[in-house]
Amino acid sequence: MAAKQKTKFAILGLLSWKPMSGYDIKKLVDSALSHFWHENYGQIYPTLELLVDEKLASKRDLPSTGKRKRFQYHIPRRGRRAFRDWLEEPIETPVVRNQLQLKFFLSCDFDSDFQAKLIGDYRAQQDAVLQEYRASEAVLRKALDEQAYPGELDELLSMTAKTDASRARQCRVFYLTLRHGIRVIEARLAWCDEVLQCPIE
Amino acid sequence: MAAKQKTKFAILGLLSWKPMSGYDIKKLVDSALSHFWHENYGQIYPTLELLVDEKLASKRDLPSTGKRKRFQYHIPRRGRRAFRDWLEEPIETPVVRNQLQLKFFLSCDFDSDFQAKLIGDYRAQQDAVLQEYRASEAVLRKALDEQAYPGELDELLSMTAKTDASRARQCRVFYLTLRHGIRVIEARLAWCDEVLQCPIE
DNA sequence: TCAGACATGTAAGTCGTTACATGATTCA
DNA sequence: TGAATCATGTAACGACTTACATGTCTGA
Repeated sequence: MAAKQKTKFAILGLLSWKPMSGYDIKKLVDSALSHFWHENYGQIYPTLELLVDEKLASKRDLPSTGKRKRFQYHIPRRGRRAFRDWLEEPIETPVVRNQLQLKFFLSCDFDSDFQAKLIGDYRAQQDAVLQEYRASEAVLRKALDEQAYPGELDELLSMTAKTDASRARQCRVFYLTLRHGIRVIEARLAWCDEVLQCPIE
Repeated sequence: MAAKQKTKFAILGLLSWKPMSGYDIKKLVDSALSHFWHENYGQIYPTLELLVDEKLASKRDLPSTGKRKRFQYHIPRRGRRAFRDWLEEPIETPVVRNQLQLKFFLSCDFDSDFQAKLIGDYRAQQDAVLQEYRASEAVLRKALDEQAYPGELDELLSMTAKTDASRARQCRVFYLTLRHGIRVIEARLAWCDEVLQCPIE
């Protein structure tokens, strides 16, 4: 039993911050969690129904002008408790499947140009991601130092933060998860350089 | 079409080194690729059948003393070409789902002790893995420097390497994939320290 | 008026894990 | 003789992706 249900608890956790619609959840994950998480509608909507069935969330109609229904999901104490319990469970060690490493490993009997290109392409792609992360990092660093959240960032934080204090805390974790992404990418880049500098003799 | 079929090409690649049985494949993946790859029997045996159906591999009986059948899979030119084609395809960017980051992110409104424990536990667990990796690294480093492959390592390499030259190359990629694992774990540990050193003010 | 964002959902299919079932061989 | 390892498979389930279907609202 239990096993996965990653989506279930990810959604529950987001709802514990603020009531949201399925669409909100998707938007939030894509904009703020994309460097370490993702969800798609095919999971989100059925999972929301599941949460309602299990009485871990409640569905409320939002007033809508037209005929199109809009819903918002709230999380009652029961759901909050379930979320807390999940948080305290030990994290399962993720099953790794690194395609680059696999290709690198399997191509060792090929000409060394092949491996060099493989690593070179990967390096370039990772470096591009790093530039993006660094840009976000700078914005967040500044916001944390000055305790002011300009434009886009404020919009993002207002999706989840209820109070000023939680806004500051969320900004901090947001920054720190980005730091994690940056460190891991830097490690990958350093590895690429190590490989490229010591080719097959 | 195409899409995934990770298992298919992983197996094809291993077979391109040396003919193997399903059991051999499992053993090899578990012992040498486990820091970046995994497979289970439920995937391996059906995938081997699939490869045979597609004429990318051929199944041969191994002489067995009893009634229990044993098989070995060989890879013909057609399979080798398919593998090469796959190697040259651009690598798909993996979909990340990092449970630790998720929990860390979602728990930001909890007391800071909770986050400290979360990160502390994770750090300890990652550190334990690092120690293992470092031990293997030392063995491989020595083998590479001295071009001698003692005991266990020789056994491992003999599963896949046909010639002395390929043995050396495989030892090198083996070492380098481990280096990757080590660098990534070190990045994670450094991140943990960063988080633990700058708690919520 | 038309593109793009808002908004909710379903169906089909693939991928992957887990548990089970079976039996042989080897070695202490 | 019994445990561990060798060895091959299947069935059921669960997780996840992709594509589709449908319709609204807002602003240029």
